[in-house]
Amino acid sequence: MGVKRKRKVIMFDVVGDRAIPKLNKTNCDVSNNVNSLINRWNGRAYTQRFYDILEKRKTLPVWHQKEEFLKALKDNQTLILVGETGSGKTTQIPQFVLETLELESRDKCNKYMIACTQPRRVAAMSVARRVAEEMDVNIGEQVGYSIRFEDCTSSQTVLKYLTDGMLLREAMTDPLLGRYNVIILDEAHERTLSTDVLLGLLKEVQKNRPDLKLVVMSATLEAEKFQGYFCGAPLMKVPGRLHPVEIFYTQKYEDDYVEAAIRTVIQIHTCQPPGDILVFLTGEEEIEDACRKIKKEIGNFGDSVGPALVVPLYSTLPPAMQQKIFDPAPSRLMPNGPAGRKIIVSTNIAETSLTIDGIVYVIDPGLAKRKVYNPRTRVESLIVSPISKASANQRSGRAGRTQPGKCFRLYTEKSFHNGLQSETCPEIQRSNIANTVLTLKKLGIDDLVHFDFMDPPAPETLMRALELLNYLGALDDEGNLTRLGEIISELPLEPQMGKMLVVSPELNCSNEVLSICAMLSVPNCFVRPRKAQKAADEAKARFAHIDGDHLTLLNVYHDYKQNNDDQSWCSENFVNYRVLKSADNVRQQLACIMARFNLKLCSTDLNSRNYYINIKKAMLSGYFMQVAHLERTGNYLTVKDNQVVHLHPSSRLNHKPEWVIYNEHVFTSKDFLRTVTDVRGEWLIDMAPHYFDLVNFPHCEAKRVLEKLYKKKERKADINTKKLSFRVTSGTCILV
DNA sequence: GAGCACTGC
Repeated sequence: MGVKRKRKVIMFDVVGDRAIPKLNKTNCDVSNNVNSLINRWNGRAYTQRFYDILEKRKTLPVWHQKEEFLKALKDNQTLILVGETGSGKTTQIPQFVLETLELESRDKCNKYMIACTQPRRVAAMSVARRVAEEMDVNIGEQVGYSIRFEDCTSSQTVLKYLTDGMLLREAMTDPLLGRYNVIILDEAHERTLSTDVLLGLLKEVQKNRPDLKLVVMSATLEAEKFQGYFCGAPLMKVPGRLHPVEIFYTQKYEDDYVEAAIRTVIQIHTCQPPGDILVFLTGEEEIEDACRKIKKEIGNFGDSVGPALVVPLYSTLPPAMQQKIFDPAPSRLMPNGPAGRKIIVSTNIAETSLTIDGIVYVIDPGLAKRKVYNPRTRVESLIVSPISKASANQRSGRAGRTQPGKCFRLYTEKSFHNGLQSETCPEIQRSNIANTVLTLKKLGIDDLVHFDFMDPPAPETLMRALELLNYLGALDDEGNLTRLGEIISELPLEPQMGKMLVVSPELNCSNEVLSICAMLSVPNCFVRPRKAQKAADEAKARFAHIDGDHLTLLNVYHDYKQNNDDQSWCSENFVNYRVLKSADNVRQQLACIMARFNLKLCSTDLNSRNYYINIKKAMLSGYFMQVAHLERTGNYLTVKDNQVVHLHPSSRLNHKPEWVIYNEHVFTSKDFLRTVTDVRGEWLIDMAPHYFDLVNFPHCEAKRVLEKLYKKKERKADINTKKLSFRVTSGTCILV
């Protein structure tokens, strides 16, 4: 038999890749006959592993509804599928679809492709790997994935997992997404900005492409809302495979939720059977604090309780520390002593992004930090706020992955039913959407006011976005995309930053501005370990540029490159190596896009007094709407909307210049400007006279200063014209 | 003299 297999392989190899799908029609369909020996995708004999996995796949809940699903897909253009955790939808549904497409196209030899979107890169990558394994093919061949910085697909790829943002990018060059026959939007209930834009876009595209099938997959009952949105598309429910989780509520409202959470941890650890604990808190400081207290309290019990491994978990934790959540619980201290337990104290990251097996107890105070955008003040803030019922259920589900579990909700049952929203407010209603608007314009959506969003953004947010894009020159007064806007829309940057990058070659500083853009696109690169805060601050001071934080970032990048991207140089200087490496990645990607638009890379002579002036002018060309003025009172006021703001203490800019531009205005304990640079008033009216036009300008010191600057500029212009006319009339100078 | 929920292009 082994010999026979080999022969077949040889035969297919000679024929070549292209012909394989056609030749394979001689093989039996895997789903109908598991005994077929040859993999139709690559003509190779199936490995034993394939059969082993196949047996497991068949036990997934979604397999029982395979025929039902395929029939519904055949009869409808759009299908909604609700499948809870463990249903197998993400790995199996795309394979079911693939099987039908392959059957349909066997004789016609058509090319076809399926896309399956994921909100996160890691998921796109790991699910693609898993499915390639299940299909017994090499990753990147028939099954691949596409995420930023990494395209793992080939001409043979028929099933592609990709991030939702990546599919949006593809739509920018291929508005009808012509290469796909079926698009599957997974985790649609998370309602990320990109998913919401895709929902609206695909609904639109389907009108022009009746052949394009869409499967919207969701884990919650919000699916019924999707059903309404897609005009009654059929809804299929697939059961999940979780163990039952018992829910407990508190009798009364707990006002100190951290204290209540710690108390609950101790109670579980001292009184409940073995099993790990997952606690949800809101932020880094709170989590570190709680971990210390839990360790201390458990320590007080001595040997009467089991040993505990207490680990924090949040996104900015270094990966090596994050790995600790997968360490096994400590073993008993004595043969008959109490069992050890792992206690994980985490942010929302454990709600969706990371799954940890072995959790039996979940403690949920019902809160999370969430981003909120106020279009009136244009400020994004992080606010601790109640989670939704959907989130609460997701959290409790984390207790039932490996065995029946318990979830302790630190709020009353009444407040769960009456106080919590059923679903989390979609991101599009909580964010600045300038970038989204630009993307939609590029996708050919002209009328945004009437665009069919599932949940439209607030009108004022839309207005703010259009206003910003118009001031930047990305949209004309009719709201049409300009050539500049087109270029900016292709850059994976916020529009202000895109503008400063596009303008930078004209100011002869695109190399430097490109580096600054890259540094602003990655997380904070400065490391400040609790045990070496002073040394870290001193290291940071060595990079400091007197004119501000943007130029400090440029210094860091330059030093990093001058030291040959050296990892030990990074740790000696308290900068994060991974972050700088990814800045380098971003820089390369941006440079490629610039080359496509013939934007040249150039620098002003480092010794020229214009070296930094040009860079700052380029920054102003994009960020002229983010300027603050120092009043005589000693406070900074944002220009035009006159909000009192403070320079963030992390800023190295300590001489309080009269005018500053800032990258971010955030509200935390105060109104802070983060990443700030010194600029000159004259440049404001030079770089953005249309914005600083003084008509409709609110009365404030900034206005009076600008008035003086305008007058000075006029006088200068007068003198120049006089000089000019004198010269011309005297004939000493000929204007050519 | 303060902080950084989480993603994504």
